[in-house]
Amino acid sequence: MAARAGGARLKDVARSASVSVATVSRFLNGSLTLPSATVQRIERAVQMLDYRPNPHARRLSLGRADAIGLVLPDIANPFFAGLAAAVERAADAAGLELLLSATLNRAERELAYLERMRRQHMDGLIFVTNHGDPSPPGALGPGPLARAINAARGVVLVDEDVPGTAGGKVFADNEQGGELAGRHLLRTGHRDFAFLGGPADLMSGQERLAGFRRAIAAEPGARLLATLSGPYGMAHGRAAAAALLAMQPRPTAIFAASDEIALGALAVLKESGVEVPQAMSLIAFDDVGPLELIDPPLTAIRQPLEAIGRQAVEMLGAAAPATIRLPVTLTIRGSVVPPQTVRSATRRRI
Amino acid sequence: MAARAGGARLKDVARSASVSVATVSRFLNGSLTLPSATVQRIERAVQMLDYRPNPHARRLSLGRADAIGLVLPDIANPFFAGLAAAVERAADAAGLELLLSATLNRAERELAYLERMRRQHMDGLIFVTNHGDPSPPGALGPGPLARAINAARGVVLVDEDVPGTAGGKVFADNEQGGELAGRHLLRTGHRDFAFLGGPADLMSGQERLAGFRRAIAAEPGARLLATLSGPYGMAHGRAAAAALLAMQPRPTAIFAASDEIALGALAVLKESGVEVPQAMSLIAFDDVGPLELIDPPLTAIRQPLEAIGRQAVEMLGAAAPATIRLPVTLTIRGSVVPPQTVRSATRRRI
DNA sequence: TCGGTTCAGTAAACCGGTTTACCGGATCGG
DNA sequence: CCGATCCGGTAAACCGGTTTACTGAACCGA
Repeated sequence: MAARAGGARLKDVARSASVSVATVSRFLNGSLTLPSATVQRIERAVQMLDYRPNPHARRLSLGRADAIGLVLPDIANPFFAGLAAAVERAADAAGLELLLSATLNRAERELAYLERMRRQHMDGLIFVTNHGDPSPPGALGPGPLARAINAARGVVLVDEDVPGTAGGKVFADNEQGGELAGRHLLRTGHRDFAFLGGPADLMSGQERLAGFRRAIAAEPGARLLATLSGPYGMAHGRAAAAALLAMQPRPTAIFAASDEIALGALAVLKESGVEVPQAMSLIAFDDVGPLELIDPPLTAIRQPLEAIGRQAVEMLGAAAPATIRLPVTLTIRGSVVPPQTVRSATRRRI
Repeated sequence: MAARAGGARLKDVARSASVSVATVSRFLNGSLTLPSATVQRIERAVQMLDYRPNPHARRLSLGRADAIGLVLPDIANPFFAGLAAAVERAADAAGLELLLSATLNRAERELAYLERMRRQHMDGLIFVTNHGDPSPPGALGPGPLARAINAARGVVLVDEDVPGTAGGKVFADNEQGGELAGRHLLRTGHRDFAFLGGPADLMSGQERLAGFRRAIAAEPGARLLATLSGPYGMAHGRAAAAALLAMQPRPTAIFAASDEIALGALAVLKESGVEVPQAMSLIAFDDVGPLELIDPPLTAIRQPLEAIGRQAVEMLGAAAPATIRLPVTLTIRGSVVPPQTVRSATRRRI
């Protein structure tokens, strides 16, 4: 009667209901239908003893954890935080627990987590990384990270690709985003552009640039004056903006491959007395920070975080791995206005 | 030799090393020292079979999960995201896995997670909530949330208290923060204040107000013209700022109980043509968003997130529950300047 | 009345570790 | 030369579920 330390076990319920453990287990899992008298005895026993199954025993027996892992570079980063929130919601809806790990982009941590996944019996791993995966000098084929990802089964890559991996992948449609950004700037009247990209070896930035290029190429007279690669952070935005200011001719619009890069660039522009958007238009990518609070409110390409998280979780359950690209959208705020070139400034008022 | 689907078991290692499973287990866990010949056989077997222990079996056997839970209202919120990052780091350093759950501040979800914790054999739960816990009408004593927290053992409350709970608690020193904010504003020359608090029934806001009041009371002539409670969000900041603008006399400085409230207030002030900081000084609490990017960069009281996360994890291991308050700090940026009285305003236009 | 179904339920193996209690042989002290 | 101690292990119970294979009884149709 007295519950043991640690709670009642199935055995206790069975005894209290005067049936066997098998009966209780099968009944509770719905694999056995019983006459109502027995049902009542069992249910009373469960109630009285406040029984709940031991998850570890359950997992051991079932060989399945009903839990998934989420590995990302940094939870404190708003983009990843938003992604984590979306994944958490989707996991919760699917009845899965969520194990969270941050790698700080350090390869040895990533490998350690993958290794853990390999048998640690999470049922799947959503993996976000943020840096390249070069093969060691002299080695051929995929890099160590790609190998580890392939070795661990049930890994879904999100946001950023790792070349040479075979599993499921969920990305934003970066190229479409780049094109969207380019077209918006072109439509607004700009012709001279700069692209402030992410790390040169990452797919996301390359694709955003490709889309941007495609939009620009479609417009005669439009040109991309500069593309500056660097980390997805404010520091790179600052440095790149400083470089742009020294250029001649100077672009009239900047497409930044992340919110942070845009914010860094914006800070330098302001400090240098270049008014945004009057003297320089600016469009960002991601749109997760409270960009509407910035002065000026930043126009940006928005990643569909909620959908990305949902799809990633869904894909963990799927049989055949696939690559999904989710459409991004343009959020127009106040950081893009027509350029004030010397000529057009005169013509504009006709 | 061929590894079974699912990987080698202890039994396989034992067979391969020609010893018993008990020997391997005890050796691997360091509870048995062996002559080097045996050690080598075991280590070779482990290596060859790529053995790693099944964590569920381990947890079942040990009755311990080496995992902790983190429950918070919303991971996408920068404050909680920062807290999560700190907790994750501390957990990782302690060799603990981290289970993440978001409640969206809904009581039934909180209760569900606590219920899960109750036996779900995480070794502990770090619990952050953000709303009151009123007793149901007619009932006495602690509210349902407090009861559930007390029923689940091993819960550490972080950031916000739940009245009537007995376990460990880790909070920022809110009162000190309020006082710090007040003193900074007083030192800068302000005498007429408004406090934009959080929800009236939450400890954090009450304490911040209490400290603020204490600072003000210590200065003759200083007065708190208004305290406006509301949710910790931008909407409340906006509404409260609008109300302040209608006041006569109007305060010259605002202490907002969160970053978001401050940002909401700032937005309305700007829209209304009230220049910050010239016409209205503003100081925030939390200091997690990129407040230096706001225009003007916001002066704020900073919560020691890293330390809070570390202490919370540490307290889970501790025997006796305690309440810890961690000191906050003042980060001076650009949103607090001396007040422009009517006189000085007229003089300005000479 | 008898063979076949269905009903209600059970015994026992199994998941893969950890740990207690113990054991046989070698060594050592007296 | 004998008992004690140490060394190098092992057998088996246990953690708490799930599931397969099976059984005894009742019922049903012919």
